[in-house]
Amino acid sequence: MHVPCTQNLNSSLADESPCFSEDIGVISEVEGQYKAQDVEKQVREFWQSTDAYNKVRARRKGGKKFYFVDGPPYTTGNIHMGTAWNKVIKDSILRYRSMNGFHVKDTPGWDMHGLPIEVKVEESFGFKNKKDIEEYGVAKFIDRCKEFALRQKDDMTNQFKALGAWMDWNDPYMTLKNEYIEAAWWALKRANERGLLEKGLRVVNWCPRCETAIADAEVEYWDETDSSIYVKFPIDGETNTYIVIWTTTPWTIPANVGVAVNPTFEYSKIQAMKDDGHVDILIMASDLVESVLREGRYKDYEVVGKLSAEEMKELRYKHPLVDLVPRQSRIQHGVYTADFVTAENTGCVHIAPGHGLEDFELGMDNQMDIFCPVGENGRYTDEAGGKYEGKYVKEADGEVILDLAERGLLLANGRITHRYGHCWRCKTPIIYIATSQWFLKISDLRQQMLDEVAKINWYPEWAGSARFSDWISGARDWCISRQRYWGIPLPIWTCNVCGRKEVIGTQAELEEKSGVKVPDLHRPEVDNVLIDCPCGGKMKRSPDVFDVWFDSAVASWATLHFPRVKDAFDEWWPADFITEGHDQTRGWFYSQLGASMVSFGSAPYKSVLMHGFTLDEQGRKMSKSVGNVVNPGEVIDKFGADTLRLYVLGANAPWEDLHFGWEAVQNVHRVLNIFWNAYRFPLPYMVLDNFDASKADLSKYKDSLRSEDRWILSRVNSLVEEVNKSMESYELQRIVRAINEFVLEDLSRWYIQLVRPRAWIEQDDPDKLAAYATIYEVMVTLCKVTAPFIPFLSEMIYQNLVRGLTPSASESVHMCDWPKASQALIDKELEKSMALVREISEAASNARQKAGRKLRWPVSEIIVAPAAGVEVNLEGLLNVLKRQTNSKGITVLASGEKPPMNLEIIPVPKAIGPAFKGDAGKVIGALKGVNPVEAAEIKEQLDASGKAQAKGFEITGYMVTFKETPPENLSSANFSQGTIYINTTLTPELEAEGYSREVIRRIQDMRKEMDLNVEDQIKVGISVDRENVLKLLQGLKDYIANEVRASSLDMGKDGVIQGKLIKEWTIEDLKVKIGVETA
RNA sequence: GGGCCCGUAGCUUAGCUAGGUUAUAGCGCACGGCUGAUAACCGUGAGGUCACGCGUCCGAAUCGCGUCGGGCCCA
Repeated sequence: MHVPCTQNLNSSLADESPCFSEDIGVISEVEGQYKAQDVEKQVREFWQSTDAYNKVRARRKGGKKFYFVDGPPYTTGNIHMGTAWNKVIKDSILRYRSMNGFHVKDTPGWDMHGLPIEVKVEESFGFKNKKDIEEYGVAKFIDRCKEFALRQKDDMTNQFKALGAWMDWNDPYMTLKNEYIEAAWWALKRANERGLLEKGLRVVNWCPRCETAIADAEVEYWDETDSSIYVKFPIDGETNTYIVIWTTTPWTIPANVGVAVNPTFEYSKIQAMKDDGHVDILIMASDLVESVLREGRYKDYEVVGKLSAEEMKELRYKHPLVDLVPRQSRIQHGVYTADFVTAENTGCVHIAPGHGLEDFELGMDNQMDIFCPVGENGRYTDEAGGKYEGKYVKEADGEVILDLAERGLLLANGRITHRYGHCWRCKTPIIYIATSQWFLKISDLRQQMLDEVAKINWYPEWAGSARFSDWISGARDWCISRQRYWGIPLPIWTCNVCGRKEVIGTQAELEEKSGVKVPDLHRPEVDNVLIDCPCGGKMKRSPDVFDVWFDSAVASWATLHFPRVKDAFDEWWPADFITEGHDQTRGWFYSQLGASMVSFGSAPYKSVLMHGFTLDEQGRKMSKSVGNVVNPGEVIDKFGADTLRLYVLGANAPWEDLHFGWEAVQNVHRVLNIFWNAYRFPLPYMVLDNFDASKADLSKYKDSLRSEDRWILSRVNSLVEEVNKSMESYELQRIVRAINEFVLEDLSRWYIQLVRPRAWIEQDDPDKLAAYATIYEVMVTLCKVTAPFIPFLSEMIYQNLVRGLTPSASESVHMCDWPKASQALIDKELEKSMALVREISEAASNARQKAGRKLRWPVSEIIVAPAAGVEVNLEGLLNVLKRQTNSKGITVLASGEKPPMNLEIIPVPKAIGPAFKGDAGKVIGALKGVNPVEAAEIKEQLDASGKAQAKGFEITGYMVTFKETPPENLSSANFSQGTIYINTTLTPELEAEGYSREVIRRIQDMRKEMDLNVEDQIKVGISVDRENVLKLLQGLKDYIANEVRASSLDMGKDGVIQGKLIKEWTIEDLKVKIGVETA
C-alpha cells in the first residue's frame, strides 16, 4: 500500500527528492483538495533536482530551429501583471514548440541602460543635475547604475521563474555586456557605411533637468496651465500698425525670427478702438477678427484693408524685444506661408526655429536664422541679452510678458490649460531646443520598411497591415544621441584637426586602432581612448551615449552574440517569432525594424503576436494613484502560478486588453480543482486493483470498450486537433476554453459520472479494466496537452500516472512529444450522438423538476420525440441515456411523431354565438366540460363529416379548436431536436427502488461520517415506521446490503436499533432510523 | 484633432472575418437536485434597447456611415 502523496509531502518536506520520484512501478493515491502551493513547490523541487529544463532543451537539439527573441523588460525591479502575461504567453508557446520537436532559442533579455536607472541612482544620492554627477565622479556613478541594474535583474528573474517560465535564465542577454554593446556599435558602423548616419542641428525634445535630448516615446503628456498671450509685432514703415500673434510659451519670444500665415487664408487690416479712445491698426486672419478683439478688450473696429497671404509675405516687422536681445537687431523679420497654420487664435503663428519642430523646418526651408539662445540646462545664454541671461526659461514667462507690456506690445494676457509634454523619468516639463545630434536617416527607408512589414506574419493581421504600417508611413529620422552617462557609448570618433569621422564596430577594432586595452566599453574609460588620425591629429569619441531604445533594437543579433560570433547568426537569424504589447508598435517592433534595416536591409523577425494591456476590471489602467494595481505575485500566493497562467491565457484574445478580475481568477482555480478531482478519482480504485503498466495498454481492451469509452477517446483526440488549430493562429484563449470545456463537461461532468459504477466492480472484470485503460489514456494525453499552459499540475499528474507506471518513460512531461491526434479514435458521429444524449438528459432533468420527481427515483420510460424532419441517432448510447436519466426504458419515436396526447376542446365564441344565440353560453360551458376521450370522438366526427354531436349539441368545425396536452403521467421538456417526455407513473417496483436508494444514500453518508474506508464491511440495522415501505425495502435487501458493503442487514418496524452511529432520518414524510457499526 | 482596437445580462465573456430560426457561456442571484471526486459537484429559472443613431438588405450583434464611451499610439 502506498502512502498518499500529499501526506508523504507534508511529512517529508526536508526530504531531498519529491515523493513521486520514489514511487516506481505503480501509481499513488492522492488525497485532499487541489493545493496549488504544494503541487508547485513539489514540481519546482523536482525540476530543480532533475535539471529538467536543461534536459528538455538538450533533447531537442538538432530539431527544426525556432528562433524566439525576448523583448527585454526594463530592469525596474518588479514585474507587473502585463509583464507576467507577456512571459506566460512566451513560455506557453515555447513549451508547445519544444514538445513539437523544435529546437527553441529562449534567451531572455534585460534592458539595463538608460535614464530611468540614472534617475533612480541620482535620487538615491539626492542629485539635482549633471554637475552633481560630475562632481561625484562619472566612473563611480556608472558603477552604481550597473550594480542597481544587476540587482533589479536578479529580483525580476526570481519573479519570472515563479510563473513557471522556462527560459535560459542562467544565460540571458544583458544590454550592459561588452558583447551586447558591440552589437549596437556594429549596427552604427553599418549605418555609417551605408550613408545613413548623420550629424545635424535639429530641434529635439529636451529635458532641462536631465540635460539631454529625449525621444518622442519618452515624452509624457498631461494637462498644465500656462500663459496664453497675444503679442503685437510692429510693422516696418507703418506707424501704430501690428501683426498679431498668439503663443503659450512667452519665453520663446526672444528667439522669434518670423511669422507664418496660411497660404489660403484672407487677412484683414483693421482699425481697433478702446474705451479710452486708444486706436491700433491690427493685422490678423479675417475670420478671427472678432475673437481677437474680444481678447484685447477693444470696443469697436473698422476694416481698413484686406491682405492675401501673398501680400502678407511682403510685410516686415520689428522684433518686439529688439532692445533687449542684441542679435535680434541683426535679423530681418518677415512673414512666411505654411500649411500647418490653422484658423485658430490669430491665424498668424510666431516662428522661433530654435524652439519648435515645425518652426525649425520652416526656418530651414526659408534660410531663417536658427536662433536658440537657450542652453542645455534650460537657461538663457548670453545670446538672449544681459537681462535674460541665466534665467530658467519656464520661469521667465512672466518677465517676458512684463517686458512686452511695458513696450505696449501685449494685446492680451490670459491663462490656458492644455496638454504639455514632460520628461518620462523626472516629470520636468520638456522644452524644444535646437541642438547638434546624431541621426539615423530612417525616413529614407520608409518604403523599404513598408515592403518588409508586408512580408511579416502579424497576429492579428491588422496589427501589421493597419497599425504598424500607419506608424511607419510617418517615420521620421531617429535621433540616437543622448547627452548622458549610463548607456552604450556612441562609437564615433572624430578628429579635432581635420574633422575625419570613424565609427568603430567592435571592441577588438577599437583596441587595435587605439593600441590600448579597453576592458569595459562604458563611459568614462572609453571616453579617454584616442585614435590616431591619418592627418596626424587625434580622434576623440563623441561624448554622447545611445538612445536606450537602440539597445533593445539590436536584440535579434545581440542575442546571438553577433558580430563577435558569426555562426549562430547564420544559423538562426532572423527571428521566427516575437510577441509584445501593442505599445511596442512604436517601440520595439519599430526600433528593431529600423536598426535591422540600416544594418541588414531586411526585417529581423518573421512573425509577430501583438498582445494587449492588463487593465483593471472596469477597463481602467492599473495605477498606484487609483490603487487598483494587482501584482502577479499576489495571485500566485493565493491561487498558484498555474491558475494565473490559465487565467491570463484564457481571459480573452491575446490582442485584446485584459480586464483583471479576482472572481474570474477564482473561477479558473475552480476549474483546476475539478481537473484535480477528475485526476484523482480513479486512483484509489486503481491502487486497490494493482493497476500497472500491463493493464494500461488500451489495445488489449478493444472489444471491451463501451461506447462512452470510445466517445471520450474521440473527444480527447479532437481536443488535440482543436489545440493545434488554435495554436496556428495564436488564439490562445480558444485553447484554454477548449481545455476547460473538455475537463469540465466531457471528463468531469459526464465521463466520470458514467464510469463510476464500473470502478466499483470487485473482480478483474474486462469492463472495469477497459474503463481504467480508457481513463488512463485520456489523462495521459490530457496532461501532455495541458503541459504548455499549466506546466506544474501537468507535471504532477504525469509523474504519478506515467512515471509511476513506466519508470523508463520520459523524465518530465515537458520532454514528451506533443500527442498526435489519432484519426482512428476520432468518431465525429459518436460525438454528435453523445451531445444529443447529454441534451436529452438535461431535458429529462428539467422534466423531472417540473414533475417533482427526484433523480433517485427511477422512471419507467423516457420518450424521445424528434421534431418533424429531424433524425435522432442514439445508436449504442441508449444504456448511457438510461443510466444518466435513471429510467427503465427509452423510446425513440419517428421524426415528427408524438406520444398519445390528451385532447382539450377550446370553444370559439365568435362562431358559436351567431349559431346558438341564447343557448350559446350553455354550449360553451358544455364544450369546456368535455373529457379527453369525448374530445377525441368529437374530433373524429368533425374530421370525417365536418359536423359532430357534443353534449347534445350539433357543432361544426368552425366552432371549436383542439389543443393537445400531454397526459398527466407525462412530463415534458424541449431539447434542440424536439421534445422528450418522462413517464412518471409509479409502480411498486419503482417505489421500492426509490426508497432503497434513499436509504442507501443515508447509509453511505453515515459511512462517510464514520470515516470508513471504501473496502470496510459494516453491520446495519434499519427501522421504518411504515409497513408498506418496509415491505418494499425488504424486497431489495440484498441490493441495499451490497451497495453499502453490509455483511449483515436487519430491517424491521419499530425495531431496536443498535450500532456505533445511530441516526434518524426523514425521507419525504417517512421516518427511518438507521444504526451502523463496523463488522 | 488623427490612426488602430474594443463596447453583447449586475460582472467577465462567445458569436462578428464569409449577414439567416428563439444571441453563448461562466460568475453572482433565486429555486431545486446529487452525495463511494464531497469544505466538492450538478440542474432549472429570472436577467439583454447586442453602446447610440442612420443606412444597405427580404433579413443586421455581424456590412457601411456617423455619434458617444474605454484602451494604445500619435499630434
